[in-house]
Amino acid sequence: MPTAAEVDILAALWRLGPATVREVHDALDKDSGYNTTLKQMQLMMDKGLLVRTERFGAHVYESGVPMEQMQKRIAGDLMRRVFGGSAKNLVIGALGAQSASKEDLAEIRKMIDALEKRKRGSK
Amino acid sequence: MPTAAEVDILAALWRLGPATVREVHDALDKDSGYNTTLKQMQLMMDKGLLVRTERFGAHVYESGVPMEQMQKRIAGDLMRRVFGGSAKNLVIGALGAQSASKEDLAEIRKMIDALEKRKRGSK
DNA sequence: GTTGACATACGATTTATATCGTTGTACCGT
DNA sequence: ACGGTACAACGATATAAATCGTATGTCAAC
Repeated sequence: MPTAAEVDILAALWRLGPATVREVHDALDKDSGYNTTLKQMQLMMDKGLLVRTERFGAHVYESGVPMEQMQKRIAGDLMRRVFGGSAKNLVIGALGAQSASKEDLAEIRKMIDALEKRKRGSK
Repeated sequence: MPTAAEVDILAALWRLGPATVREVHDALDKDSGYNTTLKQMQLMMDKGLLVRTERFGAHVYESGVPMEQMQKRIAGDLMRRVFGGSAKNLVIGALGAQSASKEDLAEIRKMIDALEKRKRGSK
């Protein structure tokens, strides 16, 4: 499981798309230095969390893991460990922490409809 | 923000209610020793994460922070850092990681209904 | 060709966490 | 009283993460 700092870098790359260390470092609003970000990204490459390509002599990184898959892994881990394995509790926590937009609520509802329909069909 | 090991201990105490170190340690299925759990819980007490009372000469610990509040904090932090601040994405991740029970889905839907109604009313 | 700006690479240090060994102490049964 | 068991407390170590300093390389401008 990636550390907090690693997740922050991954999230930045998901937002930015392929980016240089400098771009990632600027996107992060941490008070640590450029070298720290560089080193972290190099280590993450060794772990396979990032992939690197050359472009005009500069290094361009991007996430080595699909965003959806990683998000699912993180959410699942959290749900299991903190919320007693209950999706309901996690959703309560998420919606309680910050109220979602009307559009988000509608989308969540749509997803639940789909899941319920699938459940009924399979039963 | 508590570490992963600390969250595991908090979650155990939320499940068990007030409990001794031994009970917590047994509830956790880690391969580390009793002393490790003890030490962690002592440190957590110093941080205010746990509170301790005496009972028959033994120490009884319980969570020093309300479960709902901590869960909300953790979910909110995750939502902001990993899911671009979007509750929708977090819910997608949670429901995608492990399909919820029919009852959970119904409860989540009910919660969304309430939130939407509140939103419409305040608009 | 020397300087300056910017990037990578590497090593070392700092800091935090997790882990365990040892010791002290109370309780219980014999 | 004695030995055993269980727990608490403390110190030390081990492991991992984050941070930085310094060296090296490249390229362009002067």
